[in-house]
Amino acid sequence: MVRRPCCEKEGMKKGAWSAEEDEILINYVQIHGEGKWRSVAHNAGLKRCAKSCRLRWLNYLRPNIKRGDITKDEEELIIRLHRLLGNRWALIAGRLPGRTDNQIKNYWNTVLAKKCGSLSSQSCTSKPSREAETSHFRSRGSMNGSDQVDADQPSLASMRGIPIPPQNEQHCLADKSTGLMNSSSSIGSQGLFSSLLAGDDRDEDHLSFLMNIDTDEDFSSRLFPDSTIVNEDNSSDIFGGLEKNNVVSSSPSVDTSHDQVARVDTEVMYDQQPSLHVELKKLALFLDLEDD
DNA sequence: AAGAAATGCAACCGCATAGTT
DNA sequence: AAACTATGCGGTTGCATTTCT
Repeated sequence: MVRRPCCEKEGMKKGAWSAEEDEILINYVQIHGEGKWRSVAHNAGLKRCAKSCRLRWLNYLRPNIKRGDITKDEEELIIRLHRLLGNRWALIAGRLPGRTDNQIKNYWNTVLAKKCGSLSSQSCTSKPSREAETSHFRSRGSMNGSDQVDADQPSLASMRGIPIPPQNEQHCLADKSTGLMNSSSSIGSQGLFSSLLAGDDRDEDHLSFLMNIDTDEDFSSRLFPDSTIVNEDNSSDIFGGLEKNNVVSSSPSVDTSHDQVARVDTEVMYDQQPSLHVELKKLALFLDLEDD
């Protein structure tokens, strides 16, 4: 298959976006909704490629983007999720409402990589190759093909760092997790832990387990039994629908009216920092169980 | 005060893959 | 089934800003 360039280079503007361009893009998306980025670029009269428009929207212009410093809770969560997921920034971002994958990726590459390097014997260094990976991140511009080997295999390479319980403790672990491993989720305790233990391609099962948190109502209600937040579609997730607009679940065909409702919800939720705090704590707690 | 070095972050690039024709 | 398109993702780069000497 011959690959065409992602966007026509001629006449396309590159570099920082101006306020005018931002305004045009915001107005267009507000009227027509997200998605169809090629037509956005074309119809809105922006001299930007579709990718550029999408990126600008997702990483900067979306109304529910949370700017400002990463909180302690968020930081802890990022570290834990990174241990579980590796460099799956979009997945990690999906668990941090209002944060973009780019934000988290940047934060990791700058702040956390450094921290983890200095705390070599602590939590974030369960990964044997952490030091090497950290220095890899820090060595800007020195990247070459061979350096990239580990970074190119996030799922397998990083999964190797997951603390793995001894075989005979598996069932205890499942029990400790408030029975959640016995949930009706398609991935039961056996599947999850065997995939963790195997360290082979079945890692994907383990990842889908995490992804299923979003959609498996039964699972999440077990995980957070006292959570009262329920999505419009009646399925609760960890952040109670905060991610309606977020990376993981975003869909080009999302109904814009729903979108706006979700946006309002989101803005309200962000004002309720305590409840967000509680949810973050809950997820951290869950991750603690996994650590044990 | 000025130049160098380090840092932070927005944006770009290429690849993968789901969806469509 | 194959070809093609659109979108999403992770890695990388460029540049503005900040800190250090």
